Amino acid sequence: MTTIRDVARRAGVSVATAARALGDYGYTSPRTRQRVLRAARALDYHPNAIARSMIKGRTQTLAVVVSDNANPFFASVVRGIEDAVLGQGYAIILCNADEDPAKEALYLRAIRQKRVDGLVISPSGGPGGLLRGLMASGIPIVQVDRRLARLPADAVVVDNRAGVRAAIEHLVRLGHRRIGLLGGPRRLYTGRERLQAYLAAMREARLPVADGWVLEGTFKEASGHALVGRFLRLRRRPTAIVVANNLMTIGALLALKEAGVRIPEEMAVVGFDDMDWAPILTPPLTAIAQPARDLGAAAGVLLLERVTGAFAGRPRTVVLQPRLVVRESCGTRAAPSWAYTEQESRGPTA
Amino acid sequence: MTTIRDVARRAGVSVATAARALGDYGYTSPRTRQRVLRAARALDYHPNAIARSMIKGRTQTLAVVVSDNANPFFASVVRGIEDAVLGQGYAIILCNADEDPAKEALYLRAIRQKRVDGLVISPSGGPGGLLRGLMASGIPIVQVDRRLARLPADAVVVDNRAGVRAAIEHLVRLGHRRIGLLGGPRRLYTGRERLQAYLAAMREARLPVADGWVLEGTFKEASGHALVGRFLRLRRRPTAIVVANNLMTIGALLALKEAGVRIPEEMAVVGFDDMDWAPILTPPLTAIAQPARDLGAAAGVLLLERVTGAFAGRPRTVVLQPRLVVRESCGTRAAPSWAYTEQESRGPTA
DNA sequence: CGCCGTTAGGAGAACGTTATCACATTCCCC
DNA sequence: GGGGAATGTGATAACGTTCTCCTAACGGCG
Repeated sequence: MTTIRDVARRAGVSVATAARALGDYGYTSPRTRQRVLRAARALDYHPNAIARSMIKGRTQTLAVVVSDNANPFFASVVRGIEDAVLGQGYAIILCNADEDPAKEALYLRAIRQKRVDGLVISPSGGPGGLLRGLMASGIPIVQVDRRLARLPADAVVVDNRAGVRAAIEHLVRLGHRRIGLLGGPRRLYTGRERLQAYLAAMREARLPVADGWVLEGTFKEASGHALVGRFLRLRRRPTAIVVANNLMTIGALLALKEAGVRIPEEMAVVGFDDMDWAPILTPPLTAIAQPARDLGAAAGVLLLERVTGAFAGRPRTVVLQPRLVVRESCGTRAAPSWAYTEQESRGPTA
Repeated sequence: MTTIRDVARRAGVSVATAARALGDYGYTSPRTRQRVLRAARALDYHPNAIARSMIKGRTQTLAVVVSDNANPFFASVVRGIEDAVLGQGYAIILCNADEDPAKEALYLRAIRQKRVDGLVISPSGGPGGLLRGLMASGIPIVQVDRRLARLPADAVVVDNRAGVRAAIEHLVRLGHRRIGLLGGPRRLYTGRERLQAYLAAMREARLPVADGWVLEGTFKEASGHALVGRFLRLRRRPTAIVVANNLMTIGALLALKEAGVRIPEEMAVVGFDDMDWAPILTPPLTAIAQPARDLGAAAGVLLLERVTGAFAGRPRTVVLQPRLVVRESCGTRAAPSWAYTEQESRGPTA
């Protein structure tokens, strides 16, 4: 590997001069500058970023920790982060923690040793001791999608409450009163948040939540697939379900299809997180669209402000609004007749 | 940031001794070892990987260049790579080149400066001069999904020919004789490969390829959406189309839905690349499943062998087999009657 | 008692860059 | 023509590790 020393030698100058010419600082006469540049080109010189990091104390590298990059939601978030930081010359180290504290810890240790300039993380839960340690060591952290209870770091999240509320209001407007939730792990921020939003929205709508209408899944496809059966076996089964994330929605829809349950006639479905393929389903899926890419981009911007020192105040929280994309999986706008054929504890006018 | 120097001081030993104790090499008495370890813990010492890289000439970091991590196929590939290398202690720098040579070049330059230990790339095309430069500088490269014509580097690809052939044979078996291709950019390896496979398979099946039956898209959803119209406006339109990647399949299906074209009665569809959501479509989508994650994992393994020096022979090529997942978007197994109502140039027995 | 092998630990060079300081020139102005 | 600023360049010290040499103490053995 050719070093600046080789370049200097070939240009007939000292290392210091070569560095000035290449680094574009200090005095250099145009003539020597040219000579150095020519030599560098001739030798195909590429400065060693490791050595530079050593000296500058900055690596121009950011780390991103998500649970799984193969989940389209996180893939988009990562993409958004990258878009935001590429222009400023930062590269991204991608870490998939799989909601596994051990794996997350492993990655955080590596991240710390690599002296990354900053970190965007969608924390899996846990006490966050390692994150606190990272912060103490001076590495700025931005949380995305999820946040830890008492971690004094910036955060970019989506307004889960508003999203779930919009979905439930939509269902209610269409005449649904028996609405179930296929939720996520309570261990995770998004799982908890969406569950509480569901409970609050149901309360607001003065709708009862019967036993078995709230299920706790794993945010994975298999769990959506497995749990739908429980809804179907219920004596008083919900006429509509809200599924708390994209993967579980796939599983749930598959299970409903296998069971021959018609959507929305026998079961209305609204998914959290809109996907490319939502419109091509039959019926097209009504979904709570999360601005995943913007989420990432915002996180990237906040992080950059910290990294460059442009901002050094107290932790900030950015809340992005989701958007209910109404398609056809909850029924037509007019309230379906069947919704009123059964006696509910409260009539429509109550 | 605490350094090994601080640890040594606190333990009352020299830097050399501290290094031996922490690095687990050379002689150290159990007692001093304990003292050093305790000091390191007390000071929350995390070795500086930058400095270590400097000395060792290895960064324990790999780079991955794909066109777009937000495309589920590449997201899975990346995931596969990560799975393969995490165990060996390597981190991954993710680069989205967007098929943009300038962006790719930008990243390759950064990668080179960062002295990454190896590179997995899904090359966008172009002359590959930069890649050759990287190789010349001693960085092992593995190509994945796509490959450059004359680049002497390992490659892991899918058997595109076999995949397309299986799809077309399947269609033929179901009675289709007018089969179109919604292809990808000829500029890209996969685009070319799948086009040629289509042509070869049609020739083998002794089926004609009429004007307008072969379209060149961009591998993006919008292009699938836009181009389907061309098929539909054709006087002699195909009864079946093969769509050359996942994103274009979504666009195509959406356009067909909007146009009210029934699948498979009016148009059979088989997509390249199976997706999670393929089974929940109506009808469920028949697709050529690519082992995306395995593709990545294999690339990771090959790269690791190069990086560690376990293998140093001539460039290898791993070809993974795709699998046709038959669902219902091409019609039932029994040849549909309508397929024979029109006169073809060649009868079924010819 | 001297020699040698073993055990333990320290000094210091190296990795490749950046950046500070010092040292020359040259030039200008009073 | 001399002092001082402006201009150009070189020497060299960092940055934090790793690792090769050295040195020293000690015990065993001839």
